[in-house]
Amino acid sequence: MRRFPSKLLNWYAENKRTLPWRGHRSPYAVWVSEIMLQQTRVETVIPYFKKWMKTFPTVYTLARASEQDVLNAWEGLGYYSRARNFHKAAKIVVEDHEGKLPRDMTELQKLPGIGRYTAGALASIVFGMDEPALDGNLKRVYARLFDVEAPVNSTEGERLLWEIARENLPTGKAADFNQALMDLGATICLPKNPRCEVCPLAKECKAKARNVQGLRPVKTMKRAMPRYTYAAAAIIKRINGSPCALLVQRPLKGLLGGMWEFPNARVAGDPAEALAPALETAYRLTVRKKRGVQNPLAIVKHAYSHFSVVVHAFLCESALKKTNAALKWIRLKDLEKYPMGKIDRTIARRIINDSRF
DNA sequence: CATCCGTGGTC
DNA sequence: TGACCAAGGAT
Repeated sequence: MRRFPSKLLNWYAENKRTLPWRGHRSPYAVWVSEIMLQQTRVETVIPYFKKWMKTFPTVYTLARASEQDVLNAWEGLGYYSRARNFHKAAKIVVEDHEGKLPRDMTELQKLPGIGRYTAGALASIVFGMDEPALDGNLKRVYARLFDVEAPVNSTEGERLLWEIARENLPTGKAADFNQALMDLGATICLPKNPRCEVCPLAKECKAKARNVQGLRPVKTMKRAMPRYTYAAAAIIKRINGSPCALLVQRPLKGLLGGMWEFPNARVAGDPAEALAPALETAYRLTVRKKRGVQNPLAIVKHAYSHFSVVVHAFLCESALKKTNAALKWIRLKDLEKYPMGKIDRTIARRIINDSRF
């Protein structure tokens, strides 16, 4: 078992993935990648990363950008608080650290959006410091390699795995070592159907020895996510001759915080039945939302069920105002400037291509 | 410490 | 198709 780090590093030298942020001279590029990669697949991140580096090539360009531009660049990636926190952190780095990431684990973790994992990843990859970076891949690999029976998402499992990660870190090689474990986890030590037959560490793997790879890592059960149906409306009126849609900005915190959307409301059962009159010019979508999430715009549901949305747009507007929602009439050709989640962006594109408007 | 936060892919 | 998963962090 002592020799697994060198075996892993040899494997990595031959099999590492070529990724846009690897070998990048700028620490900022690695920072961008680490934030984008939080809970997000590499294939999803790559196009966003490339575009981001053109839009915000340096920490200074990011720091002086508007929040709207930052969210626009992030649109579609999800977990939008990452973009807000990154923006805040860039401002702090520029103002308090002369535009450079601090070479210090504690200072790194003071920056919004940088936790224990990301601090370790930046410290090792950017500065070559001897720091572990325990992400989902490493948790899975180590849980198998050392046959960890404690649930990886339990306090005990977390403590144990961080300890393992630190103990096995080869001095002076943390950058390659951490990334090697990530690549191994992403290409061979897969969550399902791990490819043990081609794994360079198969001989050292305790779970493999006992044939329990499929049972590691152990995880505690999570609650299932319920499905709710929402109805969204395209409320269109002409202002100075150009068609405009009514948009609402969501509260800065919570689901899709700060993003713009079409007025919508949760509906019970079949929305076509509840909103038949309004849906003539509205679009229906099914979305997944967590239990207990309340939509502040439920009041529009009432308005929609009684009036045609186009003819009585003013009524919806006054109903929305009572909720203190930030709403705005936006020219259809300007819709793309307003950051939206995936579903509302889909609606926006459909409206723009709708010959009726 | 449990829950929340998006989206797209997989089996 | 529902459940699970993916380079976590904030609260």
